[in-house]
This record gives sequence, C-alpha cells and structure tokens, in this order.
Amino acid sequence: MSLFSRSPIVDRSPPFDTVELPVCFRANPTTSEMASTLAQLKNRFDRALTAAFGTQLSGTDPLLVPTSNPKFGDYQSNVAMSLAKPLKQAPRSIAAQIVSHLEIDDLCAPPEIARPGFINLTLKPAYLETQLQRMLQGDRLGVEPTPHPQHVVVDFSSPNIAKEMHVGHLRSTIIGDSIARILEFQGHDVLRLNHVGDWGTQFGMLITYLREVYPDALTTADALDIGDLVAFYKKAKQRFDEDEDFKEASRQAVVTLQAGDETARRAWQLLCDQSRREFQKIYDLLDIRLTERGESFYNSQLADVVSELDRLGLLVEDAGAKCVFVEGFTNKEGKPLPLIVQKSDGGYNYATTDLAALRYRIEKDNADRLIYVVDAGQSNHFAQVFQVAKRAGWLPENVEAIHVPFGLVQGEDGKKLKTRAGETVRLQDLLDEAIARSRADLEKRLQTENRQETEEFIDRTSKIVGLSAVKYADLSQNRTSNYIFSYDKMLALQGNTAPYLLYAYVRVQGIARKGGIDFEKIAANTPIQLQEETELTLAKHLIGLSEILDDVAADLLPNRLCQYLFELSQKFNQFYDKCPVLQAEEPLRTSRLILCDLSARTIKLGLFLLGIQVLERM
RNA sequence: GGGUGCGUAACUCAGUUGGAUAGAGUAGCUGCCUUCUAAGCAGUUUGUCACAGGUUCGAGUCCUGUCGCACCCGCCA
Repeated sequence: MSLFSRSPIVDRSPPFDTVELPVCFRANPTTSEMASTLAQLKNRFDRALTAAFGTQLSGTDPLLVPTSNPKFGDYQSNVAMSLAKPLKQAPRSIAAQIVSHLEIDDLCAPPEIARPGFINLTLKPAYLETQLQRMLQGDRLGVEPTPHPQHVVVDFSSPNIAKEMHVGHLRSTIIGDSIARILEFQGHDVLRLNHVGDWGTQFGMLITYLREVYPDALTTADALDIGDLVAFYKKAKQRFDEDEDFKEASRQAVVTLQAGDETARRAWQLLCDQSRREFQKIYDLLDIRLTERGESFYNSQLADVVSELDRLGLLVEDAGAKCVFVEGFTNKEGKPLPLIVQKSDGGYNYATTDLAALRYRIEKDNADRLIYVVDAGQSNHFAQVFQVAKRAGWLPENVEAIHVPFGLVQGEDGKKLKTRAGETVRLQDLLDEAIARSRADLEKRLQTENRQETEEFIDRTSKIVGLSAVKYADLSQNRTSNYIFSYDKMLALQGNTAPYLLYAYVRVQGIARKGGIDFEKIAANTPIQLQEETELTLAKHLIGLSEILDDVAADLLPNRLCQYLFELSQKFNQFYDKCPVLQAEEPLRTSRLILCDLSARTIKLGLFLLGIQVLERM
C-alpha cells in the first residue's frame, strides 16, 4: 500500500468510479444501431468495389471526404484515381464501374463523375429528413456511444502546491477538461487526474518557514490561515536565500519529511490543504472536475522503479547518477542522452515519478489509453519516458500513451504573457478581468438598447460570457501552436467567438419564448420539410455531428469541434435570416421549429463538450 | 552543434488519410431592422501557402536542402 493511502487526496475518488453523466446524455435504448452517414457510405463503397473488382479490393479505403466545395455535392470519393495504377485502368473508367455497382439510392441522388474521376455524392432531402428525425429521438442527438469503451486517463492541469495557478495552467486545464468531456460522452471510462506538484525540495523551505511564522499551526487544529500563499512562498524563498541557518534547516526538513516524520508531514499536509482550497476556487469557477493524485502519491514506488530498471539491465550509472540511455536523443556533444531516474545525491526526479505514474496507471488503474495534456516544451521528456517505459515492458503494445502538446499563451506583442509590472499573470486575475470586460460590454449594450435587467441577470450573464470567451478562444485554436491572448478578440460579438455561438442559441430560445413553444412537446412524428436552400444546408450540417465527434476523439483536437459549431451557428443564422419560423404556415412552422430545436441542442451539447454553458438570454 | 514544432491575405488563424478554383474571422468599403434580439444577414477588396529542388495523374499537405522564429537538449518540474 502507498505510504499516503490514508490521505484524503487519494481517497476522494476511486479510479474509474462510474462517471455520472448528466441525465440528458444517457444512451437511448430505443435508438437503432444506425451508423453515421459517412460510415454507411463507406460500407456501400466497399461493397461496390468488391462487386466491381473482386474481393482483393475489399477493405480498400474509399477515400470518402466531405466535398471541398458545395457545388460538387456533399461527399466525394477519390478512390478511382488512387486505383488507376494498381488496376492499370483509366480513373474515369474505374469510377464508372464503381458507380454502376453502387447501391445508394436510399441515401443519395445518382452519383456524378467529375474531372479525372471524382465521384460526387449528394444526399437526398428524404434521407436528411429521416436522419433529423433520428436525432430528435433520445437525448444524444443521434450520436451512439462507442462500442469499444476504454479506460482512459487524462492527466491535465497539474499546478504546483504552494504556488498560484497562473496563465501557464490555463491551456492544460481547459483543453484537458474538454478532451475528458468528449471521451466521457463517447462512453469511455475517464479518470481525470490532477498530477499536482506536491513533493520536492521546495517543501523543506516552506515547512521551515511555516514553523517560524506559525509555530502553533502544527499542534493546533485549524490554527492556520496563511492567506496569500504566493506571498508566503516569496517570503520563505527570501529567508532561504539570505540565511544560511534557515537553508540548513530547510534541507533537514526535506529529509525528515521524506522519512515520514509526523510533524513534517503535518506541515506538508497543511500547505497542501491551503493550496487545494485556492485551486478549487478556480476549478469551481471554470466548472472543472478533477481527481487529485499528486506526485507524492508515487513516492513509495520510486525506489522500485529504479531497482526494476536495474534488474532489467537498463540502468547505467554515470557521474554518480542512475540513468537509462535513450535511443535517438543526443546531447550537445553528440553523445547519447540519459534519462536520469536517480540523482547523484540519491534523490528522485520527475522522470522517475512519471515512470512510476505510468506504470501505476496501467497496472493498477487498468488504463487502455494515457493522455498527457502538457505543454509542447516537454515533448522530449515524454518521448523519453515512453521509450523507457516500453523498453521496461511497462507500456505494452495494446496501451496507447500520448503526449497532447500545446503551445504557449502569448501577449499581444507576441511575447510570453506578462502583467504590466512584468510578472506572470495569475489565472484568477485573468478570469476576473474577462468577466469584468464582459460585464462592461453587457451594461453598455443594455444602456443603448434601453433594457432593464436584474443585477442577478447581469452577474450571471457576464460571468458565463466572460469565462466562455476565455475557454473558447483557447479551444478554437489548433492547440499545437502558440496563441495570442486578446480580451478584445475573444469577447468580440462577431466572428468565431463564444458570444457568437451563444447568441445563436439565444435566438432559438427567443423564438420559443415569443411563440410560447415548449420544444419537448413538439410531436416527434411531425414531418420535416427541407425546401429552402438554407434549410437544406443547415440540415446537412446538423447530421455531421457524430462524424466530427469521432474525429475530435481520435485526434484530440477540440478546435475542430469549435469549427463545426461556428459553422453551425453561421448556417443557423442564415436560416434564421431567410426563413420566418413563427409566421410560417403549418406544417412548415413545426418543421422549422424542429430545425431550430436541433440547432440549439447541438450547440448546447457541443459547448458542453467544450466546458461551456449556454444562456437562455443574453 | 543536435532535436522538436512552426512559417498560409494587412491582422488572428483554419486547412481532415496528398484531390477539383487555398478558406474563415477581423479590419476596410457597400447594402438590409413597421417583421422571432441587427451581438445578425448579404455583397465586395486581399495570397510568390518562407525559399529552392524532388516524389506523381495531382503537393499548402510527403521527401531533401536553405533561411527565419519559438521551445528543448545530464542530475528543476
């Protein structure tokens, strides 16, 4: 058992405890086993390829993708060109043979062959209508849970105890949460781990300072209110730097702490508790749920990691440090680079901890997939840790370990984001500022529009808009690149921003209010009519949700979901502009109400998966 | 010196296993509110996809080289 298994840190949430999904996302047992449109089309192509060219072509990827341009239809297959060489036939002829064997009457209009051999497909309105009906049933908008659920560990956020969360933790926290939400929605069993920095040499200094300033704290329950931890940390650091005796006491404190000394452990615990309270405020504000399992959790396993590596013959002692030399990495002199797992002073470092954590997550948590949402600067580190874990046999072939890297948050000058005073930006301050700016925008708008709203409405709206803006701005960029943080751009009311998407949702709710509509009471058997161009375009986009979620779950790129939702909002707004809803004659009116409802529900679900709440009015 | 990532419109960025004329959004200009919130919609201007080669039916995407930027490179995490 772990030395710290008594700790509430660990006991709070057992691994892979059943995730309580909101009721609205429970699978609907009556939903048929129908696959996504793309999956169905692929299936039909596979059959046509086999029928046309024999079984040796079974399983050929039909290279089906959404068309690059709507005038080519909805989907295109590029397979004919790719088969020209192996079949030694002209691509157009191959395309013709495929098309002649293709049975897709129920889904598409007759396929067209264009240019060198593109096969263009256009979905039939009748098919779209049945798909939309299907989305209406159940509460998952037609998205089936995965047939192959996995145990997935998502390691994200990971701030350091006794320090404050700053802008550097923003991306990991937001992106990690979104990835976890998406995988959970797909039906995977997700363990969200907060690998906090709660162990290390800095604790000697902090404990020593704590003893100096709050001697009672260690003997009296609840005697401690450190207040600003950052100030505390700075003062401790100052003492450490200027006083030799203090420095020596700190070194001693680390030793006693690691030896399990009761008083030192109590001091450590107090510091962790204090930090945890501060972190929790931010997690609450951001609506993020995490299971804390810090570095200290693996402390008792570190010696075993090293001895196992030794036993496996991977360990090399070099200049007093115990290392594993990794393949494919060299240092400045071109010599092989070691991954140090035990320092020359006998201490362990983060590589050791990461190896122990990886092993534990696979052996004890039974993880099938390990996802590390950590900045791109640590790519080498993870590549090395994964390599060593593979060579040690701890990371088997059937388990996937992925580093999900992300770039830096930069200021508008393109440099690392700093305050005017040149300090690191506190995450709390950053979020407060976003909310304050959102509030100012809202109040200005209320004034120009001569609207009266309650203080409660203003508080809630500005908070949700402000936080959404921060999250969406981050998630809507391809995470691998750096991104430039700009309040003005993220809070902008137009463009690919959270407020734009929220507004599309609000418009639907506005229609419902105006017309006294209860979407839940709309008869699900009402026929959906897709006549106007904007209706068709909207419908085609709506039925693509499940494909996008599959893509995002595979690539772990939430910006693609953002792109989908932005385009959906644009298409909804075009529909809204062209098609009157409440004034339309029945049964068109109900049909359009259904399109509105599906649009809103899709936006709501999509934003939920990004960790963003919607508003009924704004 | 080595490694990784990036370089796309004036700005911020997409670009899905290589596919058709490289796209959005901002900013600029022009229209559209007696009608479900105009926080909207429509139209319009903008490209040496860093550069040079190569691979092939086809390259922003793959390969090689060059330049530029960022990050990483033995006991911090």
